[in-house]
Amino acid sequence: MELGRRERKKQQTRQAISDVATELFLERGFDAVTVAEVARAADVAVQTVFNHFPAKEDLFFDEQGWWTGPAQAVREAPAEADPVDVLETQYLQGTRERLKVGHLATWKQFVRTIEGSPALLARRRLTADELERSLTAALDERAPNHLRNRLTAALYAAAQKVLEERLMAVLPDDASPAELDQAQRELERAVAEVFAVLRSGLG
Amino acid sequence: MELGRRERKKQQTRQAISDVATELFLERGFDAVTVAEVARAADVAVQTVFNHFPAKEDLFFDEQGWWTGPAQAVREAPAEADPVDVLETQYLQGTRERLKVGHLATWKQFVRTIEGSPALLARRRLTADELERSLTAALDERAPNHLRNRLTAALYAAAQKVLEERLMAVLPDDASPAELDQAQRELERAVAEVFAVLRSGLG
DNA sequence: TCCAAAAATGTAGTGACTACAAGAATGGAT
DNA sequence: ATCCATTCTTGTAGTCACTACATTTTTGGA
Repeated sequence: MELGRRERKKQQTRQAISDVATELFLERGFDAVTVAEVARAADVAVQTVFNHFPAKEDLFFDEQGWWTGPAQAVREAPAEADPVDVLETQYLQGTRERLKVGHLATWKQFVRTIEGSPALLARRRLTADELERSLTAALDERAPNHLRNRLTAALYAAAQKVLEERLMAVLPDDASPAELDQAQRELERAVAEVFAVLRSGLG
Repeated sequence: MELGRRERKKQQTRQAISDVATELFLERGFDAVTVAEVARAADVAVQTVFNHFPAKEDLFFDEQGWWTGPAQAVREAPAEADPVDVLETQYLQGTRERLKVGHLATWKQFVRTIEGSPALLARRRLTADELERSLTAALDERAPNHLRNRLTAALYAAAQKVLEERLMAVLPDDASPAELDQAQRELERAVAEVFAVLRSGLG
């Protein structure tokens, strides 16, 4: 899958737009920055922005990934594994990733930007919905009880939402290593508690 | 709280706009009808529409109510009652209301219109979020365990979502009395099953 | 060096929504 | 009945995201 210069340049333009957009959004808030400003800052035409990104929100949510994780994890797990276990493991991994020192401040800034914008909040909800649908589909592949699977997916999404909130509430903006360690333990306790509820309900 | 003629006329205008808008939306789909068309059909200026309704979606979601029910039910319940019981009862009542013969067809048409419009779906998600927040607050008033309460509210919202989907899937468009009775039994079974999961998890 | 594909641009328009100023209806006081 | 202040309604102008489409520029290959 070698990319020619043409395709490379295209990706380069796309990346440049995405980068400058993200910077502006984090700095001044999503709603306070217009697409025209992004285009100007990236030195391209407004149309070019829309050639690469179907909507303004896509400029912000560019590094996709988290919404495919759960379904993928379920599909890759051995057939005899309990789905809730699989999902908990997968969630814990993601959480630990986010708590890596370098990523933490950036990540909090991202979330705060989302929470400051109705449009980004709406998009996040939409994505969560898609996650639910794909997770339901994955669960349906391994056991045919649709209502149960749909419920499992919905409860997982709910758990994730609650835990993300908790993560934001518990983490100080500038975490010293000691504080971060403390927060991490608190977090993992909350994860265990929430997933215990799911397991006990669905088990 | 007697209303003068002025206020009465205002409400009348508002109602006229809402009615004609709803009719157009149900007939042709939310996204296919412009606010300008609604204004023209109601014989008012576009500005007048926005004087009464902050956004286009508010023209559709006018009869508010369902998102305040759960929090209110929790607040009105005796202190020793189990929240999950209270919520299940409240949910069942709402479901039975919707299954009343006269309302059923109308209601399905409403939901189909929502499902046909990204904007209305987004608004429904937003409202569900608000329901979660208000339910969490109500639960916090009776017991101080915030994480647990937040989780309860989120799981309730998830349950509601799943059951609403089920309701749409199970109900035929033109239900004969016999079919409707059958569907109702199936529905109540699903409600019991889903809330059993919540109870077992949260108990 | 020339050509065809594709990327980038510019123009014009739609539709929701806001700000604001001006016009019309109304309730109450004289 | 008349006048005034309130407020409901209207019209104008503008912003912003987004689309359609025609045109220009860039690029890879013959």
